[in-house]
Amino acid sequence: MIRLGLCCTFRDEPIKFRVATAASLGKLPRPEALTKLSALGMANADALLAALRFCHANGIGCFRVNSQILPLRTHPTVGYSMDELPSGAEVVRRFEEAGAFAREHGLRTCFHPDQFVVLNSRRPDVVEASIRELEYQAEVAEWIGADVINVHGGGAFGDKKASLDEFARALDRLSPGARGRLTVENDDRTYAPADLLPICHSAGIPLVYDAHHHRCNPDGLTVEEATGRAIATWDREPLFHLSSPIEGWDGPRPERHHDFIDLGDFPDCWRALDLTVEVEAKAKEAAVLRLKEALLRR
DNA sequence: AGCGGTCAAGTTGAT
DNA sequence: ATCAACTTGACCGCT
Repeated sequence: MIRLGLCCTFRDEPIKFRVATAASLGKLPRPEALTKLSALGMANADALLAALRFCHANGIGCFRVNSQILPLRTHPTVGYSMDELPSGAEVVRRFEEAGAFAREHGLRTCFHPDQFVVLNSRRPDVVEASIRELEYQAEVAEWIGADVINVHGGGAFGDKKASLDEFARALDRLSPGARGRLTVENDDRTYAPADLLPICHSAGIPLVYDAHHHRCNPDGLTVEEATGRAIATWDREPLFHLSSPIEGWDGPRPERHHDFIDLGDFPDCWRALDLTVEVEAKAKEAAVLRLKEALLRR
């Protein structure tokens, strides 16, 4: 069975996640900033439950949680811990409630930290900030039962092998909760599946195989080969990514995402697998539902 | 109330 | 040297 995943936001459904800017919060006295952040976290926990309800009602089996679900949580100046929030305990309780709903209905949840998370950066402060961010997402993942926190390989810095060794070293600095959820995804410029598979095996982290990125950044492996090798890195249901190019594969920027998925981009060899496929398409839930229909009609 | 400029963060490669 | 790409739309502060 293919389980389709929705990424973070909705196009038509009126479910919104709130954010705030560091600049505006920084101007407020600390207690007022914390009150605002508390209210945003509360609203986002409730929005997450609404998102999961929508997914369940519409046959969408996986939901990716926005990195900003707790806005500015790890920001160097306006960042905060849950104990500092006036309603921190209630915010956590509502996240756990969302997690209970997901568990009850067999929904999978996951995280995909932003490009700023670079575990192999040459700058120690960047690695520090990356680890802080991963620990925060792991904390929320624990509340809601998410099993994947998916990152890219980071920079190459002129030497992919050395940079992947650096990546592996940073893994050792993660808590068990973050380390146990961490996965790595092939990207569209630097690290292809063949680059990552060795570290996936040596470090024991699953490969999130992105078929679109693979086509933008090939490595000699076929889709079938990459699929098989990626699956071998998972000790649970594998999770892959899919998107279609905005103006076709011959367009000027094939790495950009289209609003919807072209069924021709859905690998035939995925059809019969037990697999989560996250749909990276700008039309969001509309794209997931359209793909679901297309797969049923085949 | 409506509008436009601005948002925490890194790295790469196209122009 | 700058800029867009990586889920981008929401928020803020001005009129």
